[in-house]
Amino acid sequence: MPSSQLPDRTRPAGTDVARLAGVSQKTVSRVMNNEPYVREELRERVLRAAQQLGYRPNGAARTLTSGRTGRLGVACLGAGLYGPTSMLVAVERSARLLGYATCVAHTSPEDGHGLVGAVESLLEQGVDGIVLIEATDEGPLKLSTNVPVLTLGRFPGLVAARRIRADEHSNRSGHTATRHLIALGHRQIRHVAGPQRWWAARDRSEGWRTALVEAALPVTEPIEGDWSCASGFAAGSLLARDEAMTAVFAANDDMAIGLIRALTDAGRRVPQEVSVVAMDDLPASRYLRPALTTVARDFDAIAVDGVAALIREIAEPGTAARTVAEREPRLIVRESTAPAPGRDRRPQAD
Amino acid sequence: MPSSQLPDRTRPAGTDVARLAGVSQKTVSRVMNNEPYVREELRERVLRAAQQLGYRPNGAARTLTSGRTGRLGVACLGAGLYGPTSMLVAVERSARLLGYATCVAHTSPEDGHGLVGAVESLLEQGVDGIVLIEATDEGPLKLSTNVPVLTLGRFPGLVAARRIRADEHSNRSGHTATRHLIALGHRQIRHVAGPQRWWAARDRSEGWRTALVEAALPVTEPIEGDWSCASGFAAGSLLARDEAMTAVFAANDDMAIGLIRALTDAGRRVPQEVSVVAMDDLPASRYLRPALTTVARDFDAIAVDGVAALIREIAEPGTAARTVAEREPRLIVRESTAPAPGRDRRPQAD
DNA sequence: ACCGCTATTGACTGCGCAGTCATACGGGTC
DNA sequence: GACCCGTATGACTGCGCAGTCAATAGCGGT
Repeated sequence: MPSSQLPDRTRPAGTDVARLAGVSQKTVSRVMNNEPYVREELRERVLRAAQQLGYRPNGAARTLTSGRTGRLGVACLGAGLYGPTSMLVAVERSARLLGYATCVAHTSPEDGHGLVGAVESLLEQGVDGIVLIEATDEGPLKLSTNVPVLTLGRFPGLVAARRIRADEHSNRSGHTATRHLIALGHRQIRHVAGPQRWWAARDRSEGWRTALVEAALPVTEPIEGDWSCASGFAAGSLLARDEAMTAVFAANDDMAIGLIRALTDAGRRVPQEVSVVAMDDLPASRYLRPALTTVARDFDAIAVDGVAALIREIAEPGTAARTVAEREPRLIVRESTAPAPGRDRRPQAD
Repeated sequence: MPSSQLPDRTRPAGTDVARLAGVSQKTVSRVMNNEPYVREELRERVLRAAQQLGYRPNGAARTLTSGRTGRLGVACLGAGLYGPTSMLVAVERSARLLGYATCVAHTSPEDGHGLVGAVESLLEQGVDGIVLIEATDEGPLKLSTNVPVLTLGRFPGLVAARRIRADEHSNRSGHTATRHLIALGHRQIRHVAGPQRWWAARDRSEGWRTALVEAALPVTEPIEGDWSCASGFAAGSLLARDEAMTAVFAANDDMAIGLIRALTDAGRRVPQEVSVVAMDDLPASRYLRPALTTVARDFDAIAVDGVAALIREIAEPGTAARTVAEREPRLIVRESTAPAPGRDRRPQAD
């Protein structure tokens, strides 16, 4: 009885419990897995023995025989950014409620650790399914695994044997945001873009561009930021000198915050002289001054639907929908946008 | 040769590679683990065969024999909050750079899934070490495992066999923030607290209270929020009616943002009439208007030191320091604090 | 020729579990 | 009484790897 002295000195195994309970290891296994065909009396005896020894089934062994790990792997770009992080949290919660644990691998192109590397390390750890959150353009990407993959957001160029798509509406967001500005009468609408390596950033830029073209408005060169407030501030310092411009679509709220600070520092009032619309709806956005007009995604709903489909695909291959959770992004109008100041060239018309 | 047709139909095993390369499974194992005593020629032959079959070592089997998983488990409270999330990201990165994968289990007392449950699920998954980020008061807490545990932040009442502590300075932060207000001449200093179930919140409140007592200033009842902007806004709506008060310490930046909005909505200017200091240093905080004076923690340094110690403890039990990364929190003075408006009762003195 | 050593390789084994199958029992059916 | 069936239990096995140890080869020194 090696484990009767120190609980967990070397973790007790099923056979230890079996011995203590006077049953076979297989019966212990049955009890731990809630299988039928165990007398109530034995079941209780086993549970008591397990409790006494501090027995915890060994996941590795279980995985080895059953082939299932009970784990989802999440590869997530953008360590710390609001969107990816919110999605990650929502995914973890959804998975946990469905009985799955979550392994995270942040990709960081700076560390030379791209999506492939992240996925590779997850597969090596062993996961039953993979969730991909956000992607940069790393060229065509073939995942050589039969593990089902859930992609949250667009992943052009990704090839995977068993793939489920969710939330591919990212280009609508930029379109929605920009149309709001157009509807307010703005004609000179600039764009502070996210890093164009990111598909999400490109899609938002594309939405902006499309909306302008549809409205026959001039398309100017976007200013590319890196999602950070600081880059938004830098962009704002440049944009403040564009006298004709009366509105800006920033690719996320953080950049909008920096942008607005720079604009107002330069004496251009928001929204009276310049309207700003962004994306993300940070928890803080509605409490800022001015409160941000922004486009929100419903991370929770997307994660819940996506993970549910992924886990269904794991449990019963081939039965899950290939595309889920195509939610429309939602425009939230607050204080940072206002009707365009007069249609003439001078933005000071207010 | 079951796996030669479809790569990964049933994942190829080491024996498949061995057969293809004309060596023993053990040699494949040696190659995959970079062990010595393999001729260069064979090594290459094995690698080529592995490549060809798409071979990936099976983590579960490796864990079963070696007893090590290469995985760290992180139990993290406060899904989505800036502090815990930043810490989580930093931990994951540190772990990855040291060759460890990361499993996350968010605890959510609302879901009835406390710290114990989170740790339990991590242990069942199998992890080599556990990282605890933030805690609520769940009473005395005994972790019955010999897996080493790294705690980031204070965890009173936690008992674990092998524990490493990092970043237990949380009470200094509130003290530092409050002393800044005192130094500016403020006498009536209110406090918007975090939820007192959280130790971090209690510690910040304690720091505030201590600083006031040391300066012989009146200690009023804190207003308890829940870390959210909304709760800060609610607190601000109340505090705006306190004419005597000239400064507020908010337990985090988010609440400060809501607080300031409410104060200024009520006509009390920040910082001219009311100074606000908070904690976290959100990326956005320095671009707000007013930019927030706040106290920052160095998540990265704490995570790097903590995880390094944890992994050292895993590799060579007993050799790691029991306490690391005791960094002093850093006060960052910006625009939301100013000298107290005249010492008389009327705050409009500016 | 022999020893002692290092370098190289493979056979064998066991980790802890769940799948498979055999066994045993009690109660109905023909 | 032979048979079948549902229930209940355990013996045995293999998952894929790394640890152990034996076997072999080569080399320099005695």
